Amino acid sequence: MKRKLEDIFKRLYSVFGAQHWWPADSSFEVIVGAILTQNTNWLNVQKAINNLKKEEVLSPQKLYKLKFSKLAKLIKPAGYYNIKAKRLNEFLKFFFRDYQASIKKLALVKTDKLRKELLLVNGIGPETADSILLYALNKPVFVIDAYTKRIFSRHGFLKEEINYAAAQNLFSRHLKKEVKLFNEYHALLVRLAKDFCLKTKPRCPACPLGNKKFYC
DNA sequence: GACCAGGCACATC
DNA sequence: GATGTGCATGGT
Repeated sequence: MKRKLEDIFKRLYSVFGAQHWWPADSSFEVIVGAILTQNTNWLNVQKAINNLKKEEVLSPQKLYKLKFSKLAKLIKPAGYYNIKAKRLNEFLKFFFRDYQASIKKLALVKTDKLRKELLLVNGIGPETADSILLYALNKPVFVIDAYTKRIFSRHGFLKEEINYAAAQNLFSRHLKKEVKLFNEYHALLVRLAKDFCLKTKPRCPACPLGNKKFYC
């Protein structure tokens, strides 16, 4: 399995190259993006983030001071805007209360401890927590998402109904715990799903993983 | 007009 | 503890 997972990574990397994730100007922007992108197309998230930038409120202080209705309006393109405005505020409440809105202080916390704390924030689930740990704080945590599960289950490496922790465990167990590797691997899977699988339904004639019979 | 998108919490059984 | 449902916009 170790060999297979490494081989898949090499193939993806040779086809697509480095993905340069996460596309953002700051760690805080990564966190905001991680919450906004929940079940949402990234293009829509970018629009919401651009709105925040234009209004010059993309900092913990300014975002926290913003009226709820104003925040909701600005992030509207990302969908679920009422829920997401609440989730951003829930994170900010935690961020100010426990870490004085300091990314540096956040990054000093032991990964397992911080992950548990993030999961206690209403609106932050496993994928969002892990995206924050990996892409905002450079912790070696493998991010699982719907694409990852779908691709690897259709290729027979894991069961479709596998839960988050078990899927994550598979990668954590067999791969070197390196930030760079985990960063690229997840990003490459997203790239594969977007650029091949979803565009070539129901078949994938040029599948980089050699699967030509069905799409992932 | 249907279907999908880099989830999550909550209700109900 | 499994399963269902609401949340909502914009692109294809």
